[in-house]
Amino acid sequence: MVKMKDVAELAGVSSAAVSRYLNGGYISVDKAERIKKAIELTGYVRSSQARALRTGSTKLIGVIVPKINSESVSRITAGIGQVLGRRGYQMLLANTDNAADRELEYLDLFQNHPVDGIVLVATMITDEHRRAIESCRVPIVLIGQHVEGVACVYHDDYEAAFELGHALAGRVDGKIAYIGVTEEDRAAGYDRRRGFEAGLRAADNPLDAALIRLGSFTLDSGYGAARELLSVAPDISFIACATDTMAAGALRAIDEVRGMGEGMHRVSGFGDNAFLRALTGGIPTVHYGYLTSGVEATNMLLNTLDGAEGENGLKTLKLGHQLMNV
Amino acid sequence: MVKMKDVAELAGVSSAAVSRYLNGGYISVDKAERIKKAIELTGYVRSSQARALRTGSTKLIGVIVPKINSESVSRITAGIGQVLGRRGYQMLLANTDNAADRELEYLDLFQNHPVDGIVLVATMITDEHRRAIESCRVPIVLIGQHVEGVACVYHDDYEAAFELGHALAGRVDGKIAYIGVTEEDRAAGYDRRRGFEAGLRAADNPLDAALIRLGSFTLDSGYGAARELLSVAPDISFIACATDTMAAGALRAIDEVRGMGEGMHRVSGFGDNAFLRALTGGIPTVHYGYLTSGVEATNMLLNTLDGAEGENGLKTLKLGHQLMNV
DNA sequence: TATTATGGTGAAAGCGATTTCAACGACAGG
DNA sequence: CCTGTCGTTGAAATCGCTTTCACCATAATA
Repeated sequence: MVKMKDVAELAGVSSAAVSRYLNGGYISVDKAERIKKAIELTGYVRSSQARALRTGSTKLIGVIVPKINSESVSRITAGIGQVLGRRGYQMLLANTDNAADRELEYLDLFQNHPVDGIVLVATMITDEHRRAIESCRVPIVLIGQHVEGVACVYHDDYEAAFELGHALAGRVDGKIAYIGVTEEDRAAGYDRRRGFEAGLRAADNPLDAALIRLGSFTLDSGYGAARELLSVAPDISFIACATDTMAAGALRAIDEVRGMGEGMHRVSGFGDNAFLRALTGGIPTVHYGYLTSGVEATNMLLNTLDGAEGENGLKTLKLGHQLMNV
Repeated sequence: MVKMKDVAELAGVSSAAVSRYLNGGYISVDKAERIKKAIELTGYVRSSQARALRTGSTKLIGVIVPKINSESVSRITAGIGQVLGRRGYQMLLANTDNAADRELEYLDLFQNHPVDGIVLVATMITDEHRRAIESCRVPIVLIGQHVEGVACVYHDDYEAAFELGHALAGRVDGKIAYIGVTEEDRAAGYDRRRGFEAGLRAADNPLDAALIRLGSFTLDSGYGAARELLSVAPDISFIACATDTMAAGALRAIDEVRGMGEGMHRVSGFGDNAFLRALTGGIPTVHYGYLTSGVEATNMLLNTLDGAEGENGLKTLKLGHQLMNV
């Protein structure tokens, strides 16, 4: 492994000079020239490990996600990766499989480990989370949840759900049911349900509390909840879901019970999943700029790391949404 | 930042002793006890950067993927992450966005950067790739392609496509068309098309070369190719696709042209996408154990890194497949 | 001429771990 | 009593880079 000293010797300078050359310090043109040649000749690349030890910065960003095989998360990480690549960082990915404790575990691991900053794609935020975040040595940005005093990039789930509910109330005649997710997930659980309820109420078509079920983000859980709803209240005419994935499950359930092709006119979701859009011609749903949220969060984080310090500090950013097919 | 020396002083031993304690070397029980206390008291964690510099190992595995927001890749990375987590490694993710040159770029970056090994989820393998892989300093495992002399975990795309083609030939009456992908992708492009053709031929229903189109893995490209096929040859009765994603696009095209609900009986794909399965009740497709391939590849890689060296060397592993809904 | 700047330079001191190595006390065997 | 093991131990040398710091020319200023 060719090291800096070798390059220095070949170029007839000190390693300090080589280091300066690499980092843009004082160096005369002729020495710069010789160093450049020597580097090409030897194929030298600097050891990021030694550099990290010395400078305390690894150019690594930890990204914690709840589940890697979901379209929304994929799009977010795509956005994150895009910015990281452009700005000379790399992504250390940690997948928690929806286990809150593994989230904390990684938060802990990353702190004492080699990352310069953290992006947390959050589902539930407990007090323990809040504590872990506050005591975090490195800057951290949340995606998907709004937490006071923490840098976040998020969507206005309440407002979006309100609009969706309001629009659907006018369009659907008959009973509307709702399949949500755990309220521990403030954004997708609490805000969406509350917003949806408020939207329906505002249109004088309040949601019957008996027609609310809880899923667990998966397609199968949406299917199960919908089957149950349909058997309990066969006269339901619409099932709104907190995620497109669960909506796909509900759709299948309706198809099974009411006949193929019925489902796609009787469900709504959140997230504007591409498959669902193509296969159904588009159910009512909310489009979020997931890629954008990854991009924005990462830029925010990197700005505080590289940047003019206080200039582009960590802050809170609410992104817009778009109702689809209503 | 509390360092090893601090712990050592507090425990009244040398830092060498602390290091040995941490790494399981010679240490007397009473000193071990004191060190343990001191570590708890100070909340010491060792600097992975210093450790990496000294030992030359970072416990990081580079994972290169063509596109992060695709179900197959998600499942593969889920499998990789699972094993890495269990065995004390972390995943450095690099997304190439289907650009072969960025693949090479990352291969290069990772070599001189801080990874102990590489998993490459491969699409096309050019000569340049082969060269880069050979000259790679760290062990590397390929997923998804079979390359001579390189450790790979892959599926038998030819055989799977053959079986699918053979089964469909018996089931479908009328013209069958095919939407493939670039043959630079040996597995998904060349092998699947060849296998499918051979399967049809074996059932005495050869594929008309005029009814073959090329997509680019995306839903939209599948849609476009199918629209074109349908307008050129309106009497087509079935469109087989090289991926489920493109099949979803083709399905939509058929629905548009022939009426809603027609598509799902007239397309096949590869990959057994969960959404597609749920929303259509299941089109003919091939199920691959993507998660398993991630698991197997990673175990293979880590075995050569940690392991009894030659014992569990890098090798080639062909995984099985399963025809669905035929 | 005497004095500052100014642009460059290399020796050397870390960064925080791991690992070699010589040495030590205790104890067994000859 | 001498010698050889055995289990432990800490001092010190690295790992490869960055970054002070003291210093040296040479050019500019007084």
